[in-house]
Amino acid sequence: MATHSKRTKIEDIRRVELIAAAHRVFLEHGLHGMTSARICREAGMSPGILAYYFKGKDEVLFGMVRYNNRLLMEDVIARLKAARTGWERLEAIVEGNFPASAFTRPIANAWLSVCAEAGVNPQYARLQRLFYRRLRSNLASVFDGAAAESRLREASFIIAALIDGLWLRKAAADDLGRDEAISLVFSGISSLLGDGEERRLRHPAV
Amino acid sequence: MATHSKRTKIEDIRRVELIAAAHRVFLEHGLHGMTSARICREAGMSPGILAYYFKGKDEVLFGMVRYNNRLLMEDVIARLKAARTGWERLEAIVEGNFPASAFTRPIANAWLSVCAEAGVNPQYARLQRLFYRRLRSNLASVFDGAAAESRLREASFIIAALIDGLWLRKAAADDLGRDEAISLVFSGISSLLGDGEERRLRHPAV
DNA sequence: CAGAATCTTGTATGAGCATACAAAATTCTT
DNA sequence: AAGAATTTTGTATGCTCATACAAGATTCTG
Repeated sequence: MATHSKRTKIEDIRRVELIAAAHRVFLEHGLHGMTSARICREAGMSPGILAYYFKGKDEVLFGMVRYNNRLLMEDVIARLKAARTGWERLEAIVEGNFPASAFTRPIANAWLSVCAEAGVNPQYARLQRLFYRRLRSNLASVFDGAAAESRLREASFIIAALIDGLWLRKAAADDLGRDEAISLVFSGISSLLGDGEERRLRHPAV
Repeated sequence: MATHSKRTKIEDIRRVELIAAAHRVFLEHGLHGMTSARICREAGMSPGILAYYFKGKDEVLFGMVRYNNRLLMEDVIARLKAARTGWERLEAIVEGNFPASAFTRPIANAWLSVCAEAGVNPQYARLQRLFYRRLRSNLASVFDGAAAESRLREASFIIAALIDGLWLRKAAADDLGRDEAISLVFSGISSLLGDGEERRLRHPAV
């Protein structure tokens, strides 16, 4: 029908606006403080609007998490494409996990609240697992050319856990900055890899 | 007055029973699922009893967190006393952070839910910070004799973050066991410390 | 044992929230 | 512009939960 394209357009606009608003509320107040009313207020709309464009709050929520993950991943993927050496790919992954000006206590807390919810809600757990699998396989693919097979799983496990732990620490104590966190991760990587392995990564052969 | 000793006794008993029940509920359902009604049911009492023995739910909650931390710390402290070499002290700290048969997905989730809450509630944040300071200073005191001054802060930072990250991973993916986690931490420690440093730790001179 | 003190129960109240929905406002169609 | 389709609003409903409290049960005291 003729009206179809128009209707779809408005609907898509509103959905995106609401999800973006939800994202802002989420980053500021965490999952728990992300109420329907607040989302609508943040979007400058009336409280009832959510029910019109979404089946329920969960739909907004999952949309928001996907939105968030997409934002994070875009950066990593772009940098991975541009990388010429294994080391550069490593930098892309590690720094992508500490997005500039997003390594903040409120954001760390927000992320943490999702992890906590994932323990209860299987839907969240699924999203979370997807995200982790990607990080891990990215790391593994970089180490692949450089490290001994036996260390591969171990090293990417440790680095992935280290990254998470630093975020957690950011949330709990807020006593380290982004650059410091990144340099700690590289410090860990350098220790885990032998000198030869690290040298191989710096070689421009992907 | 004459009745004082008796009243105090019952009151103490009930408070402990309720806090222990709260702890059990907490480990099973996380912070969010720890409702007043569930705590009382778990303790085999009526729903109204909480208000009689506690000023509010928060009091039960903080009592429960303290109870939990005490349980964890007792084990670590006992093992630290018995340790003869620096390496043994390290083992006490690391293994104390993965209590036997407590490295479980529900428990990891429960712990995570406290971390998330600490981001919102300053009271929790205080308890959390206390706990972290202790872990960190324990680690630092072990490394103290063995590692170069410049690496000391860095290494204890990394190991503390690694431990947290492994718990987080347990909550998110549940794809590693207690022994595996511990061996990953030691693997990280070995990499971070030079051979000489590690050898010094194994020497029985505390 | 009677009466008082203490303990325990079950329920009532009210706050905060997601969701449903009727009615108002806007936009589209002809 | 009139009427239809849609979008938006504000509010009502019902749920879960913490907390308050009246009334009942138990234990203590003399």
